[in-house]
Amino acid sequence: MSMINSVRIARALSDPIRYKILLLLAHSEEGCCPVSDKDEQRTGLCNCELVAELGLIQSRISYHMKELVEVGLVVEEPRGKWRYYFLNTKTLQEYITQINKDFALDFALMDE
Amino acid sequence: MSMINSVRIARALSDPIRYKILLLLAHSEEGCCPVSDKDEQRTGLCNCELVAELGLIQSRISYHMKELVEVGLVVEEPRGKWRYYFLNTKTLQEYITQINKDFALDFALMDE
DNA sequence: TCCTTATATCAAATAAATTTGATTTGAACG
DNA sequence: CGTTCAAATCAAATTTATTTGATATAAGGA
Repeated sequence: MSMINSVRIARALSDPIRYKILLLLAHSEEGCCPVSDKDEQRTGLCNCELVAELGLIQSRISYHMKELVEVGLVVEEPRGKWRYYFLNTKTLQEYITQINKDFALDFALMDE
Repeated sequence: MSMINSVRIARALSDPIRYKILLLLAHSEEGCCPVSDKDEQRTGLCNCELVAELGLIQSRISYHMKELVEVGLVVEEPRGKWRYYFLNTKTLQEYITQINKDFALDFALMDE
């Protein structure tokens, strides 16, 4: 990940609503809509839950989800009528790794 | 560091000019202006070097430096006529630690 | 003190991001 | 097909951030 990418991720993280959405995705338990087997390990939410949880109008959430998807922090998966969103921790890891390198911090990724 | 702080740091990092300033501070060698002994270990730059390096007008750099100082990413130290800026890696470390916790990543700070 | 130089601050202009409400698209299902 | 519901898109309004040039402040040295 380049500096350009780090700046883009930082921008995505710099809005409190988006940060909160990511937190919700990260800490979601089983959601309202059925999740298929292969996704058991991922943490995700149906859009309808985000609308309920955040109490914002639909188009506003849609705007922020698009921002998050565009920078790769969130992966979306249409399931019939609904749309599921998953946190993409890989992008966050790359972001942290880049900052770590850029500023000579001393973080290391455990295991892997 | 709370979510609110993480968002503020992310905002500060989300501008390419500010990110570049932080990179310059992180990788500065001995600068144009004398650095006192007690600061040998810190990496810093005189403002005049930033102006030269970035090729931007003074008030613009001043604006961005203020943003960086306000969120604690940069510490400033007036030395006579000049002003020195130092990267505050502690704030970056706290930021990364917070993201690490918030999103259950697996980074750890080596030593310390 | 007066002059020079470094930096901050200010107001105005511009640009970018966000919010809103309305409309469209697209899938499921009768 | 036509209806329903989820979500995207759009244009307009609003808010926030950035940039600029001008001026003010503040320190150092003649």
